[in-house]
Amino acid sequence: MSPRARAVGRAFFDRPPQAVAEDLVGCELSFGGAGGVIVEAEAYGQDDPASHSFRGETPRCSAMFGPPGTVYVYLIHGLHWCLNLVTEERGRGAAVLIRAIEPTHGIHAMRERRGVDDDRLLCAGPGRLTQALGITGHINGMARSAAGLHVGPRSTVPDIACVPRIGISEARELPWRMVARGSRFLSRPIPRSTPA
DNA sequence: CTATAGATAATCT
DNA sequence: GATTATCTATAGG
Repeated sequence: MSPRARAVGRAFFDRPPQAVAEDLVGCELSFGGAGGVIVEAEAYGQDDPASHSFRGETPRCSAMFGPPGTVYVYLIHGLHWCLNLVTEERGRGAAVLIRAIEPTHGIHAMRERRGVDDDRLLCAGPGRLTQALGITGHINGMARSAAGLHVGPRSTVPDIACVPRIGISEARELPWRMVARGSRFLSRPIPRSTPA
């Protein structure tokens, strides 16, 4: 089996979301023949006021309570889909939000779906990423394999920074946004107050 | 470069 | 009825 065909398995996801988010940076993500390298991911925990699972299981976030590796996709602000991967079985309700990837293949299809030419804006943000890959709520609650979502291992270990999360109003101070330092494909730059 | 407003609809209280 | 894990365009430094 070639390294490229290998997939990140269930044990990888059966860990706390912070560890999974950090280790996902640098991994390959693909769906429907398009994809790239994850450069930005955020952790959402069980006892985390910013997490959809914080107030328990509801119809929307029920996928967060599935087994590690389950796909959780939800609609935000009525128009953007956000892609998450469930982690830590014992945590029940923990997940990682995929916020940005560096496009590497299927770029033409992604440009068409996004209606944008600039590769830097193709997948730089959770809503942009799902639009580029053609991901919607139709894969919510599915296992990765059933969803056709492939997560592959790193080829190199990136330099990672842990900084505060984006777009939330609770628990802003927690540094659970993991980004590849120096990447030009982030949804937003690394705050300058972050030490090397 | 940063900051802000408006769009837009499901979800939860 | 309030809130929201966003995006785009636009205005200003």
